[in-house]
Amino acid sequence: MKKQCPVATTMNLIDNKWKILILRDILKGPKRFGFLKKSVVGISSKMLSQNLHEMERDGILNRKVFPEVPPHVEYSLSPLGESMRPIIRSMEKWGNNYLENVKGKQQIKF
Amino acid sequence: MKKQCPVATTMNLIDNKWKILILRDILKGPKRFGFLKKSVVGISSKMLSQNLHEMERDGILNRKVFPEVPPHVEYSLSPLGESMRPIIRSMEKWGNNYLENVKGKQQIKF
DNA sequence: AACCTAAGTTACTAAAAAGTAGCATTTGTA
DNA sequence: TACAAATGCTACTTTTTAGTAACTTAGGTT
Repeated sequence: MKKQCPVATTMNLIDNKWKILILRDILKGPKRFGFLKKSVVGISSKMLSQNLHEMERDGILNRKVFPEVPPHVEYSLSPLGESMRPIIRSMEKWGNNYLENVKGKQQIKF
Repeated sequence: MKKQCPVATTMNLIDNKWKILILRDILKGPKRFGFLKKSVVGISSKMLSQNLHEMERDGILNRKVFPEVPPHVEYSLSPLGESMRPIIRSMEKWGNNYLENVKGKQQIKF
């Protein structure tokens, strides 16, 4: 069997924008469904639910259900998820630099 | 206007797997269409062409056409593209660690 | 008795993304 | 004569993804 590309491997686990943004939020601490729904601008319940389940399945997130009514569910990082912090951090740095130094200082619109 | 999220900003420019993998290759040096077609496993001509044009439009890549027959086109990094190196690098590191330490040592399949 | 809450699920539909095949270019070679 | 080379583009179809609306649960509040 041939060796797999590490970059492609990473992309197989965080393969869409929503997962990155969910990760961005949960890296700051455990979060509830409702919080993420508001924080991840534009995501629908369905997409949020779906991505959270996939990330749990892939071992990136932990899901803790509090047996209460109304429901209370908390999502937190697993060690594997925590190990993705440098990836998100590098994106954050790049985005900050872009917003400060590139966007708006060029004529082409973003 | 409200401040934008730097992580979301980054994701708006490299919003799919193909762009990441194209970037991975061109970070090693300028590449031709045909090379990328073989290297980015699974990509179609259409997708490759489309993503290359988007990346050029967004200022990440430079496109240089050599007026020859058969056509010769070379894609290289702009300074903005070059500045994404740490992002790809962090993904590469994470992927390597995952392949070595996680995948295969757990029962759930990948 | 009816409504509210949080966290979803389900079914249905609409939209976006991607696959496929065929075509074009133009010079050189078999 | 006809084919090959490299780099796409176009039109058409299929597949995948995502949006929307309705529904559920069960205890607490008006």
